[in-house]
Amino acid sequence: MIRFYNTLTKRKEEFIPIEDKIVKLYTCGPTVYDLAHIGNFRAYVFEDLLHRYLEYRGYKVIRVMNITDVDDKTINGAKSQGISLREYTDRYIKIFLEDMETLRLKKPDFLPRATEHINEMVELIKKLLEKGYAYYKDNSIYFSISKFSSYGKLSGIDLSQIKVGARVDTDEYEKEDVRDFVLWKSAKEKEVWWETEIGKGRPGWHIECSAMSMKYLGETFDIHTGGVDNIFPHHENEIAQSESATGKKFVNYWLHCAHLLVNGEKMSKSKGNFYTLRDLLNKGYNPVAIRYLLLSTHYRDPLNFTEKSLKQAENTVKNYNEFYQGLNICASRKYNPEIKKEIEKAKERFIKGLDDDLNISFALSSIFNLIKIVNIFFSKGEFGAENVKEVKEFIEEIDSVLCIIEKKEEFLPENILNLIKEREIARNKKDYKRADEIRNILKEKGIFLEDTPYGTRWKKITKT
RNA sequence: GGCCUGGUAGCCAAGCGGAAAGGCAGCGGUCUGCAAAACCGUUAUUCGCCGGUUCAAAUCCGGCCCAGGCCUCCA
Repeated sequence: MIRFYNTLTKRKEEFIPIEDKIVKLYTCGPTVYDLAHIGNFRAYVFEDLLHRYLEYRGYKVIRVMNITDVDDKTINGAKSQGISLREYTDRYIKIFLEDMETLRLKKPDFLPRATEHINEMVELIKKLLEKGYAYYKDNSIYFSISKFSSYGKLSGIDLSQIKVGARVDTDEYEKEDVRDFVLWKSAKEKEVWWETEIGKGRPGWHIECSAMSMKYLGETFDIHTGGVDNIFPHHENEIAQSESATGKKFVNYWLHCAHLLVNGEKMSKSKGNFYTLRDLLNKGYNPVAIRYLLLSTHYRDPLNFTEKSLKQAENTVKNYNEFYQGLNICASRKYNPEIKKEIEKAKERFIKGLDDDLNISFALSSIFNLIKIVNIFFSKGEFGAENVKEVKEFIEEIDSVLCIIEKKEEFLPENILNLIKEREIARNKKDYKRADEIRNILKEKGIFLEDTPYGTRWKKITKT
């Protein structure tokens, strides 16, 4: 039984999808005005874990990730560079997709761009106007939150507590109630706008997610995710406009991931303490270690990112891969049935952990325990050829979720194998000079040899 | 000011009422031609602080301190 902490109900709940074995998942994506930083990627890695784990548990996942390609930041960015909005956002979308691949993030089934769904948004706004939830003011259209009685149910915000006027209202548009939010912004000079049935203008921020999620997933769907900072106002507003338009519940489970801190502080440009993925790659860090680091802390806990912890993650990933790469030697002719039992136990705990609101730490500990047990059996000479295979298969199976192993060619070419044999003979003759020579030759080729009491084991290592 | 998280070894991090998981790093040892790996032992008598409830609390309750988030840009 999978359980998730649902922001809507503020407790862990059993996950039951609307349709058996199918999960409709909407994950808030990037605003493509700049490079995403690792704080953003923390959210995307969390969403990737969710996506992959649901598939591992046998669900067919239909996932949407929106791309916000029209808002103040993208418009200003394009303007300042003197290029079209499309040209500007295309560039950052391309980079984003490359970064996703670098972090081994599974591609969502749909990556809809806001600018390609203006019609859907217009239809939705029309419906809100017809039903009286929205109103015009100076050619812009606003959502009237006083018409939606359960406004605040997601964030738990108490509207009477909002300090009206405490902040400088930077919105240049007039609205009836300062707490209302804009659905459609009237066209301004030198800005992008669309000629539509509801007027000349461009969409507000929240409407795209409602329009696109409902287009691809239906009026009610299973899971919606994002960072905690999206709870209010973004997701609160999505609920208000979607449920007002359809009269149906919008989303069953809301999952939000906590923020990433850098050296214990919030990331900010003024402090200069934020990293993009590319910053870290340029410093020589292994992208898989970045993935592992972002993955290995529970998504609802704040994650304090430091280069020290990234180095630790690199070591963990390296050790883990060396264990996996070394699975090519057996210590016994006999099959050891205990290993199969240990694998089953590890698998059970892996699932138990992740079923419980994606408790990754618990799940990972089961894997590391298994590794230790396998090593013990190996050193006791109780690890047969079939055992090698079953351990390897298990590590590969769970890697559909974790994605941290380096899959390399399983076999070595004939000439390499012959060299290893030659070295064995040399060692038996105590010709250590030749033996070390061969080990060095192979090391140059990225093949690392380890002598064990049961023969020589090889590992394909990534040169650093 | 209101609301919400988190504070567990050198670092990261589970556990959330009944003998302190796991990872990284360090130290000592075993094995080894040398490497490397692995294994064993060791590193928190104690879980931010102070009270309370209980036979029993890191876990529940109250107060306090610290860090972070949200309160219409934000993953």
